[in-house]
Order: sequence, then structure tokens, then C-alpha cells
Amino acid sequence: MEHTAITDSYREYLSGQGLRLTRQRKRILERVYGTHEHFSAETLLGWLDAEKGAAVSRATVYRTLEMMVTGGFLEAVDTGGKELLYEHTLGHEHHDHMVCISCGALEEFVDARIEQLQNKACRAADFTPVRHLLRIRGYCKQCGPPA
Amino acid sequence: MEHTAITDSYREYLSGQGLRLTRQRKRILERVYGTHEHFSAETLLGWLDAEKGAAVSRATVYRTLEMMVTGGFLEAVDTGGKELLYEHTLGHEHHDHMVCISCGALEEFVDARIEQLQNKACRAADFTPVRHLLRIRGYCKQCGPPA
DNA sequence: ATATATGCAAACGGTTTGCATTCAA
DNA sequence: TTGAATGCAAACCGTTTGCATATAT
Repeated sequence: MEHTAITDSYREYLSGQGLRLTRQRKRILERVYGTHEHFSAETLLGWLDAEKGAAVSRATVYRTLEMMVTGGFLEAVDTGGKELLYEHTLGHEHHDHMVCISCGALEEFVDARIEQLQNKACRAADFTPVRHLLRIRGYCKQCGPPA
Repeated sequence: MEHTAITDSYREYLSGQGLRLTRQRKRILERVYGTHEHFSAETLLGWLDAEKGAAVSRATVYRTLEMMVTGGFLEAVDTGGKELLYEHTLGHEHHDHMVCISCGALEEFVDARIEQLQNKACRAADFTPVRHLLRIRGYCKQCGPPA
């Protein structure tokens, strides 16, 4: 999905919800879709402060991130650290994460068979899954196991 | 593993680490192994306050929980809420969790095939796994899917 | 015009910490 | 005896919130 398509979808979503397309919301969308990195609310705030454009307050950053997660434009990634990370979702398949204990690197992976087995387990437990989180902590290729 | 065995193992662990078996540490071990529920630091503090025995401060509760996780007597369960939960580990196999979005119920499950596939994925990525977290959020049998 | 969004700063909630005091070994 | 553990209260830190002001529609 290319830039204008995302913007259109965002615009649509907002008006559909009776929300307004403010300068701040536009700037946040653009900044967030301008990176492929995972980022935290504070990191994003730092980017916005440092780069030029309409000022965006901390409160607005938090509020907008939440709104974008609700709208499906971002996904929150709980890496087990204290702060939540985010990644954009459009044109981005579902995947799980490996988190490096040593350097914090985030690696993405998917395994359809794991997903199937999860669904099976849910069925067996009469549990209706909504979303899941599979997070493997360990040492990445670069860091290797500890000495 | 029965009560005295756990206590012995705890005692051993502490002295092995040059740590002291205080009244507080003993009371916390006993309380924690006296329940099969998952609990938070604040919940445990509440139990200790309400029941009779040596007083235990909030700071000591937090410090002791951390020590017990390090020592392998407890496992921390990150349910995605704001507070960490704990469960005791001795005589308790590894398992994953389903968390009910509606009532907060925690259901445990295991699937050896999922574990195997995770390990396979790690090998493929040259990632050395240390621990993993698989958490499925959704609606439990009692709550059912939302109206 | 007017209801929604923003910015500010204060509040929050779980957790951590510095330091004087107590206590297990 | 003495170094480790505790208790207290303050600090922390990411996040949330109340309210006055600004702004998109």
C-alpha cells in the first residue's frame, strides 16, 4: 500500500468515526509510516520535536497512538520492557517476535503451523481468541549466547 | 514436591547465595506456595497484611518476589495488564496462557508441537532462545464472545 | 458556530531506591 | 559482631487525565 492510499484510508477512517484530521494527526501518521523501525511513544515524540512541522504534545502523541491502534493503523508490540513499542501494520503481515536480551534487537518471524495449533488449543478450551502474542526472548545471531 | 522439600530447597538456595532466611522470606515462601492462584505483588501484600504473622513491607515483597524469580521458585507471568503476576513453579510444568479480555481469567495450556516449532524457528534464525511467552487474549468459556 | 482536539501540568499506579534501623548468622 | 535485610517514604517513569484554549468542520 503506497503513501497516498494510506493517507486516504486514514482520512476515511477518521471521518467515518466522526474524528477530525488535525495537523498533529496528519504529521504523526506520516512520521510513523516513514519508518520501518519499532518505536515508543517517547521516541516518536523525540522525532517530532527534533524535526520541523506542527508541534505535537506528549498527550497528543499518546492519544493518537492509541487511536491508531484502535483503527488498525498501528500495532502495539509488548516486548516485556517497560515501554510499549509500536509498528505500522498496513502492508505488514501478522508476525511474532524474537527479542534479544542482550541488545534489544527485535526479529520478526511467522509460522502458520504454530498459528493453527494455537487455534486448535483455543477450540479445545472453548476459548474465543482475539489476538495472541508469541515472544521469544534470547540471544540474537549477532550477540550469540553469553560467555 | 511437598512442603518441607520446598522449604529445604529454599533454605539451600539462600545459603548457597549467601542470603539470609529472614522471617519475611519464610512467610512469603509459605504464603506463595499456599495458593494455586496467580497473584500480583500488591495482592500478596494484601494477604500478608490481613493474615497474622511477621509484618512484611511493600519493599520487601517486591524485593523477595524478584529474588524468588531469579532463584526459580516463582515465575513471572506478564498478562499484558499493568501489573505483573506470579505463579509458583515447583511441581508445575511449563505452560502458556489464555487471558480472558472480559473477566481476566487465566487459563493454562501446553502444546509440545508448538514448542518444537518455536525451537525450529529459532534455529532457522540463529537465535538462542532463553524463554518464551505465548499469550492468547480472547473470551473464556464462561464469558463467551461479546454480544 | 460548536463540538472536538490540543497543550499543559498535575495526577496516577506499579515498581524501585536511599538511608537509617533491625536482625540473622 | 557485623554485613545483609527490612521499613519507610520519597523518587521514578511511562502513561493518563482535567480543564482551559485552539481549531477543523
